Amino acid sequence: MIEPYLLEELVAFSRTGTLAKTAQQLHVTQPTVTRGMQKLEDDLGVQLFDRQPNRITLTATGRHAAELATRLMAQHQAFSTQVQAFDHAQRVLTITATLPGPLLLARQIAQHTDQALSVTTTFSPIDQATDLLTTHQATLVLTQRELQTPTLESRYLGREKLAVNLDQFMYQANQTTVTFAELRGMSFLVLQDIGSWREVIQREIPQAKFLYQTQPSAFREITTYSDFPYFSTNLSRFDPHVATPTDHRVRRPIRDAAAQMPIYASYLKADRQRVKPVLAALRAHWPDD
Amino acid sequence: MIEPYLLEELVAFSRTGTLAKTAQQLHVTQPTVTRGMQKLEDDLGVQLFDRQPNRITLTATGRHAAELATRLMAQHQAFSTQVQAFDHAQRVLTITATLPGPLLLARQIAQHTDQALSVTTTFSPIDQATDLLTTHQATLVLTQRELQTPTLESRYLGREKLAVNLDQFMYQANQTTVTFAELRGMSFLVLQDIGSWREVIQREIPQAKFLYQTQPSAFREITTYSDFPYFSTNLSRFDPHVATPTDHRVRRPIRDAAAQMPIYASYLKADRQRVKPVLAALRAHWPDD
DNA sequence: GCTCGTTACGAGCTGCGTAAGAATT
DNA sequence: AATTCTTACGCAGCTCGTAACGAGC
Repeated sequence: MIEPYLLEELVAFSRTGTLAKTAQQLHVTQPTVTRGMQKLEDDLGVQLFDRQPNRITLTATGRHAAELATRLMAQHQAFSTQVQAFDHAQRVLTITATLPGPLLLARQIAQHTDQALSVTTTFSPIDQATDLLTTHQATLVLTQRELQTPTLESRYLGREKLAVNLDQFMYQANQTTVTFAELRGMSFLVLQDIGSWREVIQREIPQAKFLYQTQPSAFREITTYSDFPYFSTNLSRFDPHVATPTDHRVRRPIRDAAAQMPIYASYLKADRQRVKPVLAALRAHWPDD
Repeated sequence: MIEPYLLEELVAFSRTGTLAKTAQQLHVTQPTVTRGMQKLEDDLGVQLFDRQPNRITLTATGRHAAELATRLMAQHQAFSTQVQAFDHAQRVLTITATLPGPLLLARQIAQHTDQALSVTTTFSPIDQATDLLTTHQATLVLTQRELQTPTLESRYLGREKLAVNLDQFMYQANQTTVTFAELRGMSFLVLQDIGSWREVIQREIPQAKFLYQTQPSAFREITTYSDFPYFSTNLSRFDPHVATPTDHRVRRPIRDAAAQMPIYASYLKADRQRVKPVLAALRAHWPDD
């Protein structure tokens, strides 16, 4: 059985190209690396290096071994973190999402639940959701699509519905709902991290300008002292950073189909029983408007 | 970084259930395993075991860790063998197949080639072909189907064509070719290891009996001293074990479409240049009949 | 009384750093 | 002269086995 430290040295060498730099990178001395690579060749019974008095390079086999070792070391590292993640998941149920809105609702219900619930501070791309669950980094992922694999399942929770907050004197405010088309050409204040909603508004509203704000505090400041319209959803009300106490705007739901996003809860089938009460709570507190 | 010997102990324990049996299986003493599992828990910073004075069992985390460790150790082991296989493949070009016929032809051309060619003695199931190539256990796999992946490609070589060898006085022998339907209800001597041909004849010939022979010597003996029909192909002529010097049977090709099998050579795209002359030789020596 | 798990102690292995040397640029 | 790789030597750390002990069936 090959010792991991030898594989690490091989991987490091394949990147640095010399034993000296490898040693430096691994915080050991050159003789250590020399002996290590000799031992690795000996253990494998294979020539990995071409040696000249002053220069050492990988053979084709050596390059291949380094490639395999890189992957193996990554998995080796993943072992520890996954075990720790699993252990942690035994005690606290971690919720994350691929959109910020559902995360806010989750944070809300976490406060009213006695169970050990943890809600992540940020959301992840949808294509990482499966990985988050299988590696036990999250027990519950709130997604805009169903995830179906042999070990995963998804349940529908509700819809996140987009609305726009318009100055009350704008003519578009003279109706109970608006359409994307009616917002054409306007300038909006938008928070940077709104997930898929960003693609939606950019795609659906023609010739609009979006004034993206990285800091929630800046967003709140500018909304308060300007008349720019901004977006909100039935879930964003739970955001403590964006709540604007004195707002002389009116909230107008957008009635396009693209302004509604179904939200699913995805989890490991093995965790079905554990997440059940959480799903019930999420559905119970889902705002209807 | 977790030491492999600790993971091995964990894997062994998950199978045996006690430290004593684990120690016995690994040829070490009980205290070694005790300390090992303590160190593993310490290194991971996670409780893997429930301990009672006289009994130790895995926690849920422990079971999960053992599961992950099992997979990791398998990959760890695969590392050495794959590096050695790659190194070996640098020097000798190994040919294998998913059918015995092409293997015989390959063995034939290997004798007439100066290059370092090795031909395996047995063939493998088609679903292992991709694995054999990517792990460098074989450089060339002769298959009855094309294999298409980002790293693999296949080239058509020729057809293996089934024929039946009938006693010259049988009425079916009074024609240049026969059909599967005409062989209905007969009894055939068949070698055990004929790959996919077995499914073909069982499916295509109604109510036939197949007298499967494990030993080629028995097959030869019985064919010589009996009148049972047996099968051959345009490639099986290269089989030294089956050649029957005094055969009072006549060879009749089967003209059904199912009696012809296209044969492809599959290999890593990276090996394209290396296999090129071998493919040329295989096509050049492919028998036409 | 037998089996199982844990702890203590000493021995042996092995991987490391230091030091020195040889070859190349 | 500076850099790179290799070899030799002694030490430190770690894993192992032996021995002894405690707890349960």
